[in-house]
Amino acid sequence: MMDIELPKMHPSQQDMDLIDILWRQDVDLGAGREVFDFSYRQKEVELRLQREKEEEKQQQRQREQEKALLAQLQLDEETGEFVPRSAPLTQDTVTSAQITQNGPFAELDGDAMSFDECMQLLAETFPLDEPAESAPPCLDTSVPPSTDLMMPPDIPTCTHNPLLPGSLDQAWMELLALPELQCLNMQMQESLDMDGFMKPSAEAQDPNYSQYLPGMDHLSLVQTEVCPPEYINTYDGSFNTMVSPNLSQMSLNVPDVKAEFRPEEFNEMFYPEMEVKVNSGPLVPDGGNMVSQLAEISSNPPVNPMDLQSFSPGSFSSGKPEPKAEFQDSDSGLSLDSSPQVSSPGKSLNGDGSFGFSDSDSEEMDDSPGGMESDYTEIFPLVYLNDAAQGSLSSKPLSDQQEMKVKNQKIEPAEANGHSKPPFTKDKQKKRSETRLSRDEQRAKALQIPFTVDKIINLPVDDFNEMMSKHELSEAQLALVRDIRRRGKNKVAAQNCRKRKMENIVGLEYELDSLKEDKERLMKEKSERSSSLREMKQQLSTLYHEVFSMLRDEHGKPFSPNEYSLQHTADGTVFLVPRLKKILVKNN
DNA sequence: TTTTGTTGTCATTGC
DNA sequence: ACGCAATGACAACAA
Repeated sequence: MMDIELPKMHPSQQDMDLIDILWRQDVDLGAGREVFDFSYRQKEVELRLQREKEEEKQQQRQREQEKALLAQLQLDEETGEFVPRSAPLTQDTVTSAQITQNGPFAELDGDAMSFDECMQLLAETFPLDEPAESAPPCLDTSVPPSTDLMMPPDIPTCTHNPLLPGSLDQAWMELLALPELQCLNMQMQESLDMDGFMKPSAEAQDPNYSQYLPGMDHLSLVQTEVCPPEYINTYDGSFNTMVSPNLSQMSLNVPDVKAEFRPEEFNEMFYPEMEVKVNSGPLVPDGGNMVSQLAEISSNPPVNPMDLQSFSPGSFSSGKPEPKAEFQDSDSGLSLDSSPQVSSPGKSLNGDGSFGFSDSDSEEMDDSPGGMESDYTEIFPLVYLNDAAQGSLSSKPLSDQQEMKVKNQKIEPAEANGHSKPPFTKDKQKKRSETRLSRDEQRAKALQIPFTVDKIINLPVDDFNEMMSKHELSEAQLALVRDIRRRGKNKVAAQNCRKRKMENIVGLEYELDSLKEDKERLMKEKSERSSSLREMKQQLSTLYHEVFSMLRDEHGKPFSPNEYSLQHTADGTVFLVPRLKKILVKNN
């Protein structure tokens, strides 16, 4: 559809490049390619392919050598075994990444250490808390210099001139605002979902997420445009792993690119398909696992639930000074409201079960049954709305906010059609429980209850009462705390009850099977006994007749079986008994 | 659209 | 009397 309309709208070279990008997105959708200059690009694609293959091989060898070296080093340091360092798995990948990076860039990259430190810091701090705040500034400060240094000057296609042409920025915003182009975002969203990158991190939900993009743009350009294939390969599996929670999400983000848009770079950026594949391919396993690990970590019980709330969009707009201060310096978020990550805060939130206010959640809360909670459920929506309103006024005109809302609402239903469902299927149950938990979290925060839900539920009575006595709580707060405790305990009780019930069912089924086996065995035994009895009777009868036929009277004649019978006593003695009595009795 | 399984919640009961 | 666990019943939701 776009390949028909857009060429008429953008006659200039610059705009043709824009179209090129858009068209390239359409290629994945099956749009015709012959509309544009095909042959020229095809040549470059082939050249790039060749060059990349060679360099990839070279890089591969180099990495293997370095890995072997690394393994040796770790073998020497430890007790003869390969023992991961004290930090978790991510740390391991970071260290290998550091070595991998430092090898080829040792001479070029003067800032390599700061970059590595930052990466390490990112890997260490991001899974624990405040991913939205800690990671991006880190990248902002350190990555751009190193990426500039990493740029090989001898490759003309990789000249990196960070320009920010406002007109093009504007053009991007307008283009992406077009309803027809929403499919772009959706496609990007889809591709990211398929790669497992839709694991919602906090910044992905952040409506003001755009603030981080100036820093990210460097990285996304490094991966998609600036960096030649050998450097891409260098980062393959290491760089991406290190920064995957944040950076990998953005590496393919179209709106990211706009910040440093240059017409001559656009071809390089989107035109070589293999570069994108080089980035996105290896990302899938590493980034996906990484992100899922992070998601797990972020939803682990040890993490303070009240702290987790601060990641939610609701809390971003709750008037806290820190996020606000950061948000205010980035009005570019307007263009990003159509970006994939930002497009569906509610969906993504529920995806990993992190906490936050989403439309669905708030509706859910309004629907929450039970008259006992009415006292605070009536209060909560007001608080929530106030918070949201405060946040929305923080840095943008109201109209922009409304526009953003409209766009988000546009995109969300399309997502709800199931595009992003498969990655979350295995987390569904977890998601639900955490969503439910988050409701109490949200209520608790809405009423500003100074305890964590975890404490409210799990504290012993005495400690709980002591904790409650230390704070002056209103009636609504008390009611909410009691309900949270009651619900939490009852939830656990119900889970235990069901578990027991299932165990009972399993036990009864086992018992039933056992009894059936017993019955079968006994029936078989009975049949055998019966058969044996029949056989013994038969033998006895045969023996009887045999013995009887051998008996003779004083005349040498055999006894008539009608007149005599054989009877035996308990001691084994056998008597020949005449049947006369019986005959007499009969006659009588 | 209906069915089925899962989960959270409420009401009740008994300890 | 109070707290709590256990459990049946119901509703919401997802597959």
